[in-house]
Amino acid sequence: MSDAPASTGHADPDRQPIWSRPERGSRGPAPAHSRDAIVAAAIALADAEGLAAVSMRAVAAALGTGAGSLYRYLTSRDDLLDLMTDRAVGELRPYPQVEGDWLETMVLLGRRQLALFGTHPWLLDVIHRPSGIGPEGLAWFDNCIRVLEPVRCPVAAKFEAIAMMTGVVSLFARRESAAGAFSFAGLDLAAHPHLVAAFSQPSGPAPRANLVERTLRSLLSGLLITESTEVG
Amino acid sequence: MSDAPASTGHADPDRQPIWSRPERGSRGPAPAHSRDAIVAAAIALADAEGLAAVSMRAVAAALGTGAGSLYRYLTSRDDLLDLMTDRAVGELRPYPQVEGDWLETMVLLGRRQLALFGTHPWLLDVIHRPSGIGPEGLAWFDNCIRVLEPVRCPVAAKFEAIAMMTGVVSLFARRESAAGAFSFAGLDLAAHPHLVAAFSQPSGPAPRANLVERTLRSLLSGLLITESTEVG
DNA sequence: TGTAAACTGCGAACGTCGTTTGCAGTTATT
DNA sequence: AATAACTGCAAACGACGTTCGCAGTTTACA
Repeated sequence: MSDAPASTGHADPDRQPIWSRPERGSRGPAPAHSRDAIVAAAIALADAEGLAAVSMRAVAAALGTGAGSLYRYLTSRDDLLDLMTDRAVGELRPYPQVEGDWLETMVLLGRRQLALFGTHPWLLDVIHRPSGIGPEGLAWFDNCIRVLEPVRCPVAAKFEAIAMMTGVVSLFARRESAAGAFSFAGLDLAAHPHLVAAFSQPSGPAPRANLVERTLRSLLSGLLITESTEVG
Repeated sequence: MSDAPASTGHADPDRQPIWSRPERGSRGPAPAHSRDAIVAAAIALADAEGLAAVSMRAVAAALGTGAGSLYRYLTSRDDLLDLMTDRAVGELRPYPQVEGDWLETMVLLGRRQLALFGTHPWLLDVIHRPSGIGPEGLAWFDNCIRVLEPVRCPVAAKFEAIAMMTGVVSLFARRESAAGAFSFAGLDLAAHPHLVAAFSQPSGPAPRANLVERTLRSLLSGLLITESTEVG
């Protein structure tokens, strides 16, 4: 035992973000696992049983080890969630070539995002945490900025528009995964005349497709085009 | 002890929603607390220290009792969250009178929602759970349908539009409460030329106000007006 | 080559959480 | 008076994220 050990081998409060931390040092035996294997196991669990099933114990069990062992590779569960998110965002590659209108390209990117939320529904529970962006997220962001290059407006507006696009896509994704979940059980529906009147009205045509596209188009053009004409 | 007790006094798996459950039975001593007092204490805690601070133990301590005692009034923490949400939604009253354009009234309702998210930021963490709507939520919904009465489109489209409005407002609210939180720490920014080019560009005018209003206007008119002309 | 430092895995524990349980006491019904 | 339905509460349960200590392994350097 040493009097003043430089490191206990465990987490200290202020560490660099995981993106710049090396996977392992230069000494000691080869690790039995890898960040990638852990993240893959966690994503498989989340895809199959939801984010709540991604406990340190469950992920560790999927790799045949104990929960505490994972902390040789990660500093916290949040780290794991960040890694999962960035890896999923990486599935947005390859980015489509820019051809024709930038708006159409952005809408295409939005549809890609929507599809990603479909294959990894747990992303909806994870993206709202305040957390540093990862390298794949940064690359996606860079790509969006590239697509928006011909648009003449402040950078801040482009940032806002990209964030809002992601947000709106997440709203649509949530609607699809929830699928009209909310019920009126136990409530006095009759006390709300406008609601019952609306329900008794002929339902009209079914909600059309391409709603996401149209929404994104009007949102992005509203945020980016009419931008330069008015200054508050 | 009875052989076949009709009720243990505790939660059974399939219960009616809390909205239709009476606060107390007709026998036994008067309860020391009330649903309202519990919900008020929980909201005070959430307003002050965030939703994570709303643990059963903390709420109980604020009322001078133990965690287990709360289960005489609620069946679960989710119940408490539902009650908190509905009570907060009740603060949207009184609803503004409908005067003039329905679109302007809806935008006004959206601004009210945004303000509510400002006074109760924890609502952002709570609204995404799949959960039954409460009486105040139902009343707010009814009011929106009333405002949208002059709009001639299927009811489902109105429902979608209201949900999307709430969602977009929540996105704006989240942006305001997060305040540009995401950092590029530990990432190789230089490897993304479009980003650095965008940053080196003159920043232009600051993002204007009334962005929420303009977004809501284009969103709602896009979802409700151009609706009837095209059917997918 | 020997030794110390830096690493490895792992089992056991800590504190917190939501929730359940058992029990003693209180009130309304019959 | 007796019974059934309620009340509050302390203690416990199981699961969670995380920490700790220890024994063993590999590398760097004298």
